[in-house]
Amino acid sequence: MTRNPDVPEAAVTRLAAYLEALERLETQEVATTSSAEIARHAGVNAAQVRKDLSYFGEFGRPGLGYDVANLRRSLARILHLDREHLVILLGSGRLGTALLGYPGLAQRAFRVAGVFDSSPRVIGQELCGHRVLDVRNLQEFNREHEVKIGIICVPTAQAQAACDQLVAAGIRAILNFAPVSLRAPPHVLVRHVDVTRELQALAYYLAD
Amino acid sequence: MTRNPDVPEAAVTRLAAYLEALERLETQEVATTSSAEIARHAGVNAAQVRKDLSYFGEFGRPGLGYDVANLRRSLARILHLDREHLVILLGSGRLGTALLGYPGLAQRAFRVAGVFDSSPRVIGQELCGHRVLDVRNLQEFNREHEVKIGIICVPTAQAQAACDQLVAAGIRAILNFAPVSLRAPPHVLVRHVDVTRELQALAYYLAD
DNA sequence: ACTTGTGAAGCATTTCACAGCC
DNA sequence: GGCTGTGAAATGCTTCACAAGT
Repeated sequence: MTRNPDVPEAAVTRLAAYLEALERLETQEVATTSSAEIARHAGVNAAQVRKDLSYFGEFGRPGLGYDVANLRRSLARILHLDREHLVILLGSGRLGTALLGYPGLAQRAFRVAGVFDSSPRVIGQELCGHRVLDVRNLQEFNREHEVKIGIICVPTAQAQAACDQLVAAGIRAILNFAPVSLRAPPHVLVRHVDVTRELQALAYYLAD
Repeated sequence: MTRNPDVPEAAVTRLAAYLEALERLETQEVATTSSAEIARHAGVNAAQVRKDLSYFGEFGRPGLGYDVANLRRSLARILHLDREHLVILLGSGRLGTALLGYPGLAQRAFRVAGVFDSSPRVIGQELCGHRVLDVRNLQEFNREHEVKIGIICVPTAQAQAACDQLVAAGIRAILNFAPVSLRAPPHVLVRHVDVTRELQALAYYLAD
């Protein structure tokens, strides 16, 4: 899953957190900031912020700190958020619908190119401005659109099949919401967001 | 956030993944398994599985492996999933609704004790069998119910306030879906599930 | 005086490798 | 022969601490 072995994967994820912090600072019209302030916003150590940034270049000036707007732009560029990313949604149930309507996606330049499902009950229906398409047309669809990112919101039992279909359609990265570990070829990145797993971990620490 | 310093937090989260794997094996009527097989299901190293389990006891027998049903029960007990956990949902938007209707919660013995919102437009409405309550009644509600786990599904701008309200109501663990790092006292566990952060990390690895 | 960028130290986690048991 | 459980090695990540810059 890790591609650039020099940059810890955790550092990349934190970069997104720093970006959020910078956006907040920018709306508060803060022009200049420090690693300590970013760290406070992101809930990490200040040295961690500097180290993470150092993987990608030098963005600050000793004694002065960082220019908020500049650093925000730099981080956005590093994360490739300076251009739009198309995503394909697999599964139009409650979670898929929630994501479709989630403004956070568009705010970060992620645009849903297509919504797919396998159930005849929903195929063809309109959902948040998207016609739900038949998953059997996924490969054909993506020959034209060349979407790189797929999001799996199907029930557990169908998640691996959904993954295989995305891979066959040429997808390069998958965000999986189903509570199963997926098997995918090594050239396909898979990230797993598992609500139940998180809750179960919380429950562990709640011994009475 | 880590409470038992001897057990890595990542190990606890993986335990939940092993539990999923064991449940799948059990439905396939597999009686006995090995660390290698569990590892394959969970997408980790076999030594990792054995090491993780060793933090909590000895569950297998050399040369034979693990009894699936037994190990599943043991893991469920370790994660305190042998009893029901009440949760409070803050925010009845699309994401909150999706969670309310998500069968995975009930399957893992998490039961929604109450749904709260601050918008007069939704307070009092019925949602998946739950009446949406006024967040101003949260403390009073929890004096009676003593729920330990809160889930934040409110918009970013209100997330910190929601967190503060949960803390004031005596919540001990929070699962946060808003894309902000929350500040909470050290006795309150916070876990962060951030869809946009995950997508942004994926985008980083998708350089063309 | 204050803050960055970074080598080096410190700490944590993962993986190896094998003794011991089935 | 096969598999677990676990010290020890290897790896990876985070934090420290300070030289250098403003």
